Amino acid sequence: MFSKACEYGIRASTYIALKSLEGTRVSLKEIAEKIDSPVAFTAKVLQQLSKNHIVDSVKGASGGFQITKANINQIKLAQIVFAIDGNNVYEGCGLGLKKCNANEPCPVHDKFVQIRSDLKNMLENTSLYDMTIGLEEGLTSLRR
Amino acid sequence: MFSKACEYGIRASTYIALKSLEGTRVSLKEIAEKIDSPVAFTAKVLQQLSKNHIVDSVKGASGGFQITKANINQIKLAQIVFAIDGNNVYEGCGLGLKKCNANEPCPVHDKFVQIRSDLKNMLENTSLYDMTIGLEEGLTSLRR
DNA sequence: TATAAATAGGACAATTTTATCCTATTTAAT
DNA sequence: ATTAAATAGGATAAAATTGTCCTATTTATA
Ligand code: FES
Ligand code: FES
Repeated sequence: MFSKACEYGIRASTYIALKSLEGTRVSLKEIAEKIDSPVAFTAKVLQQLSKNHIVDSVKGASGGFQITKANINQIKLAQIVFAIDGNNVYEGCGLGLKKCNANEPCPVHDKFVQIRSDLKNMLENTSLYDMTIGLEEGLTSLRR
Repeated sequence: MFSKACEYGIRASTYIALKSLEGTRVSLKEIAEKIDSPVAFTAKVLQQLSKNHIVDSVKGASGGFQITKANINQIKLAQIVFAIDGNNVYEGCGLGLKKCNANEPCPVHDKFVQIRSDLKNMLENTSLYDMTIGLEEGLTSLRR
């Protein structure tokens, strides 16, 4: 469904959001531990998210990653997925035709656009804040 | 969503089904042309589908690929996807956790299983025959 | 029986994705 | 000022996926 980079990106952003709500900035090392991801690879993903203004990075000692409260509420999963995997999830043909096109549809087009659209809606309606709900209480998990 | 191999597999099977309904067996070369896929790579995919008894292959001159009428009606997309991409589509966690598990769910679990299940249902309810409807009349397409 | 057409399959190559390593830069704190 | 902790980013490596090439085998037909 999503690339590894994207999966790490969502999990990392969610963890950063959780800690930002508690008022603390988190280091790459801590993030990678908490989401069980390869450190250096996660760094690349976070660079990309930082360039896309999804997370804020602070360099130097006591630096780290954080997300403003406004952004925790406003940023949706759809933006993270788009920043990392591009728009293929939203616009690609289920059978890999070069363009998904209702005028010359592949045999699964009608059924596929329905599912793709449900996925899109889900991603567009799930904020980082939504993602953090239940994490603190251990009702949901970002690793294992 | 699906691997290239899987996309080619679905398109190839659909084309074979179409021609089998017309009573003719088709060669690898023709298949690759009609679904716009790399010939040798498609051969590998078809080998796999043949081993999984999704398509029948006939060696030798005037050989080729075909699917019995019974199978055209009975084989569902779900079986093709499973034969090539395995069960990750059906059971994998949307955020890449090692196991999707309702007891220790990731933050998108509830929403994701719904979409995954819709996709699964769609694949389980779409037969190769369904895929061929509209192809002959050009209402649907397997290439471009 | 010889030939040609077709799939099977092994070996390899190219590309993309995933992952690691090292150095540069920034910044707080000593 | 120095040091230590942190991100940025370039270079590289490893692994997985995608794609190609060549030979073996099978089989209909001339
Ligand atoms: S053309 Fe294939 S999903 Fe739209
Ligand atoms: S645990 Fe992530 S989708 Fe089920």
